[in-house]
Amino acid sequence: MNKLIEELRWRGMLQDIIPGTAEQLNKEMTAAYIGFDPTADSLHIGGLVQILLLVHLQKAGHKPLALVGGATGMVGDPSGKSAERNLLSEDVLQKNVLGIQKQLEKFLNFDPSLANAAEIVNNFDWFKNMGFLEFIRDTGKHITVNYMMSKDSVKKRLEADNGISFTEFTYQLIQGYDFYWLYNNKNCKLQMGGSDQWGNIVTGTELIRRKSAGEAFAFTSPLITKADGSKFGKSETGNIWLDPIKTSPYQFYQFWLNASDADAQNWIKIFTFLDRETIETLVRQHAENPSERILQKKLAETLTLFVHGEAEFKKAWETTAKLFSNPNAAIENLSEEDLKAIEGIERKEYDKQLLEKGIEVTQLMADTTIFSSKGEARKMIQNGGLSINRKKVNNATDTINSSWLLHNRYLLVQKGKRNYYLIEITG
RNA sequence: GGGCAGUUACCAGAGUGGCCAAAUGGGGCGGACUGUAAAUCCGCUGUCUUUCGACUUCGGUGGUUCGAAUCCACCACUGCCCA
Repeated sequence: MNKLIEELRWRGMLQDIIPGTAEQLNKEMTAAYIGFDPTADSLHIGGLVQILLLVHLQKAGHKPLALVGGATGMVGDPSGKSAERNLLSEDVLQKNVLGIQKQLEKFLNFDPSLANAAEIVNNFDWFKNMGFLEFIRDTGKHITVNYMMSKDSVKKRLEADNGISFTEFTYQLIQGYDFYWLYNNKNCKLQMGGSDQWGNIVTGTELIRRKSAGEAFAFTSPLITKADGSKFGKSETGNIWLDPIKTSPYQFYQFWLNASDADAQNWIKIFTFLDRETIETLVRQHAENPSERILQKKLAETLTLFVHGEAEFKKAWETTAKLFSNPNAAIENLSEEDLKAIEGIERKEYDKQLLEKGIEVTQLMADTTIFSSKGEARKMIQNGGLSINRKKVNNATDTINSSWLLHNRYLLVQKGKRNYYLIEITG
């Protein structure tokens, strides 16, 4: 079972580890937990790494606990934040907890007949009835402020202009208590998380040591980086979410497909379960013929399947094929069926009458909200960044009318090279 | 409490009465090249607008002036030094 640590290390998923962790995993089936912050009603791909850690853990025969932070979410984790956060209202929090819970259920095996069945826990359950005095006497007493202040996340904020509130300062104690509670009630001896959680995690092991004289373990995964230094997990349109409503499976697929070679090589180890040999072969094949983008395609396929399932992957793949496999082909090659079935790209509607009269491109672009104003559409056209039906629009004053329509109903708009919109005529 | 320095667009940072919607760099977006990469080169980047132009911005408020990011007064915040 020590294999797990070895495996994660090879995949580049291991950052810090408390000595003895591997031995513990060798010794017995171990329950381990990761906390998820309910800052939104869906996780984004950053959280995928934590999910995958749990899946790896379960595959290795251990018991995964996914904690949704109903309580910690009320306080706000200062880690990695340069400024105090706004508190979420209880309704929003509740909604977020449920949303995340539902997503987690898709990825882990909860079959109760398994000894290592996954479980979801919510720390609100053990905090809701705890009194303030109880907490500071029983828990706060064990950890010195000096210790808490020496944590990076706190230190940074103490040095920064806007300071840190008592609330956020307390965060690590709350999370530390989670670990302590799970240790005593769920026999959970291991906590995992992103490397930014190291400080919080260690406070937990410390609490377990002092309060229960117990030994607990931990390891973290490194922050996912991009070779060019930009932030992982964002696209032009924002965060990449796991929720298909927020980020369509097509957009999700596209995100991974657009990974750079350097990134794809690292990510395929982290985000897929392909074994070492398979990945090494893929990397070799990719190097031989990089323009095939074997790694990116495999990565995108594997992940879309994992997160959205077979049917959605197929649609995403088909839409991609239609739009990109032959981008210079005559637009007429796309049948009405093709256009109707294109999924995942943004669809807009436009009134038939208005189009029949003829309308200036910029006006059309602003009306359909593809651009926020005529001025912006004009700038984009002047930069050569707008195509309609695969033909570049050269003139901002061009007029569009019904003769442009594909199959009498559609206009295929491209903003830049890869942002597609489909305008459908109504009325 | 006293002294000094500062607050400029997404960020960093120049500008010290008109030539300022405000240099430069970064970031973002687009184009060329390519592989829907990377690197490189080019363009755009306050808002609206068909060029013209109009409007809103340089911590806040009020003032001086034909004219203020720029000068004055007060206020707020930040940093450094002395108590």
